[in-house]
Amino acid sequence: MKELLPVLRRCPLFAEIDGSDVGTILDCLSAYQKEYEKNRFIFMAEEPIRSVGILLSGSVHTVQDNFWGNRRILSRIEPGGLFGESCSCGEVNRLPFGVIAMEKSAVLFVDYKRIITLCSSVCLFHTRLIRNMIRILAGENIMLIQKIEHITRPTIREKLRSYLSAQAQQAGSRRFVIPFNRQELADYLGVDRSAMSHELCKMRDEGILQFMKNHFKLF
Amino acid sequence: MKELLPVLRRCPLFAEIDGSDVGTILDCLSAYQKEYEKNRFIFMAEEPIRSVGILLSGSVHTVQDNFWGNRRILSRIEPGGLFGESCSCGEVNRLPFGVIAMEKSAVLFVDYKRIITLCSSVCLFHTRLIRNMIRILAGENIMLIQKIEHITRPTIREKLRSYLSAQAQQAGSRRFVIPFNRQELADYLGVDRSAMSHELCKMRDEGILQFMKNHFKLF
DNA sequence: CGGTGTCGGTTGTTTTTGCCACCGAGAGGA
DNA sequence: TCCTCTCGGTGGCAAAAACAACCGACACCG
Repeated sequence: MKELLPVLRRCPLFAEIDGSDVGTILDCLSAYQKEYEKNRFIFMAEEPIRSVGILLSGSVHTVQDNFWGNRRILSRIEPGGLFGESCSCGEVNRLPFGVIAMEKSAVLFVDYKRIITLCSSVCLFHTRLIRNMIRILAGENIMLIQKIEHITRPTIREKLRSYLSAQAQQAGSRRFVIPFNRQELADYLGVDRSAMSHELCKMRDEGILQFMKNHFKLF
Repeated sequence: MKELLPVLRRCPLFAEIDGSDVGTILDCLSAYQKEYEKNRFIFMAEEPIRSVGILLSGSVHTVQDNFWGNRRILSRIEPGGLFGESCSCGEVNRLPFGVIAMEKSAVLFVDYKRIITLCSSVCLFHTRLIRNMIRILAGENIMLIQKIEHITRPTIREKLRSYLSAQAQQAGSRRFVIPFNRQELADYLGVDRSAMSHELCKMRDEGILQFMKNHFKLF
């Protein structure tokens, strides 16, 4: 359990909670850990959901696949991030997306009901947990709104500009690394990969930006 | 204040709170009421936000306008619905969208800090309020994900199918009324109105659906 | 070394969409 | 009644995107 602490301290669910108390809380939430290989589904779409996942290591995508093999990427989650919480906390019991490991990943599952329910014991941390959960959900909301802002732009070029600007702003620099390869970025923005690649190169030729693999620089 | 009760009892923020206690809570949240004429902005985009709005009557849209006059509609809010809560509860202090009254509307503003902070007095309702807020935020999340599901469909036809199916499911019937006119629906789905109108009529001619104004029937 | 797989860029064709302009129906007001 | 405004459908045209196919670079592996 000790090796969990560094990442859990970065997890917004445990913000402002002393590291020494985390163990107690995890017991209280009946937490358990599990490993997933690359390309394994952690949650399948439409699955009835019963717990919240906290990513400990690796990376996962929330995705919507159709049976033609097309994939749409809803969001990417890095270590410390949560998934499944919007369904757990809402009254929705069927996940409207799947969660898939993009590389070998470790996940900590916690019982969501125990997060949002003040337990009868003296576990006072719930108050903090609940407030943290509100921040997480609100932050998720903002992220989704920002994503909608990207994908509703009329042209691929503007979608790219919107997305890349946001990335630059987030990195606090004109130079940054995006967490997607081309196919994934296309799936995230909901466009065709080759058309996007084409547009990206045109923008480079016009001197708007430079890139090498997922390293970008805006001008 | 009495005339507020019927709508506030339907407001998810006050779910499972006794009607007779609502008055006390509103005092505690330093609530105040305000009226807006049609097409008036309640919140402007980029405005620093300080309170949560509860729609008492009328209807409002959350929108993103650009300076060419194009509008994208993020969501529509009906009486009992909240707006601005994702920003208030997150650490984001600038609204990434505007909120505009679509008709003469009445709004109750409450101080969000007082919702998520347990006050030192004996006001025990905060626990309930906070849990309700979690549900609201999670529900909002699901709604946004569903919206993304609609707008990332490859063609206008599929966007329409996705949206209309969801409406039918929500109404629990093949016959339903949508809350948008054509221009608004196009702005909501992020497509061109005339192209959408065209597609809609083609679908009608193919016998997939029928409509009259905003009354739809699917087959 | 050859085989295989992934990734990203390129090209060409076809479909879809956005854009613009117009028109008719219906509502509302003077 | 006439005027005006809004709303929704239609048609043409040009731009954009999807689709599909191909290619080279590179890494990995036996």
